[in-house]
Amino acid sequence: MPELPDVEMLKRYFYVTSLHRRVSDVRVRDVRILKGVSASSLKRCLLEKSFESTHRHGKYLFAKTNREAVLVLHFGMSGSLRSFKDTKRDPKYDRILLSFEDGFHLAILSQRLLGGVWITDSKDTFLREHALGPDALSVDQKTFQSIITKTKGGIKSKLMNQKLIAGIGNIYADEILFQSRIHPLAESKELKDKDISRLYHKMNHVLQIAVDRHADPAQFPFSWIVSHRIETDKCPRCRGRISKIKAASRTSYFCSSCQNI
DNA sequence: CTAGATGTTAAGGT
DNA sequence: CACCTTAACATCTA
Repeated sequence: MPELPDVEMLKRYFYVTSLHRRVSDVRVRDVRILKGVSASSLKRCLLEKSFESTHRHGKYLFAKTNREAVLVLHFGMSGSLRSFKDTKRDPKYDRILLSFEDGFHLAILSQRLLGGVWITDSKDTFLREHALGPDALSVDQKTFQSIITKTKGGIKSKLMNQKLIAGIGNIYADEILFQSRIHPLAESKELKDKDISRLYHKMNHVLQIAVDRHADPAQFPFSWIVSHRIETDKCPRCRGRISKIKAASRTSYFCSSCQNI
């Protein structure tokens, strides 16, 4: 689930459930989710503090405390957040449980343990250390253009490379390319300015619509290819057969007659 | 039982 | 050096 639009939803969820209230308990239920921070250090940074702001960059969620520490969350392929009041209802795959003085709890869930939890002094330091590119919804067109044309390689792997542009994963990369009518393996250096311009606008369009529709695929337009990620399905545009290939060792769905650039 | 699944990263190959 | 693919992580589902 968690690509940029999903993490944007999680940011809002964190905001409404967990801001401006004192953390009364921190339980680490599985230390494997912690990256570069010990359970005791995490507790020291969060206990008796409160979160005062949230921020998203790409697929990372940052929650700043009223002290130095910033909590950083990455959800991998199967992570989420769940707020609840009755601890008997503690959900499965709860790896970290934060309790607040208002009696509510926030569980950091991760079924497959692929994401991670960090503590950093500052978001910008963290972004630098992890060499993340600009956020896909904030990057300006000029920067995007130069990122795409500067290095060679297939366009899809480039869109998904978090060090170039942060936030796009396998699903949204397919959608953006479908709407831009560009083949996932197209050599990005070969793309014309007008193709990259279209790609830029479609990237913004797809991500923005996805956020507006609460990152819920059930609410996405039928004309999107996400709803047709099955080999036997038909292209919503030309009614031709959907193709399936491997690109960057991930499954790509696309329409070979519509995406021929 | 096997393969694949929305992510990232290290390692090896071309 | 630049780019590509694969394996690994842990777990569930088709």
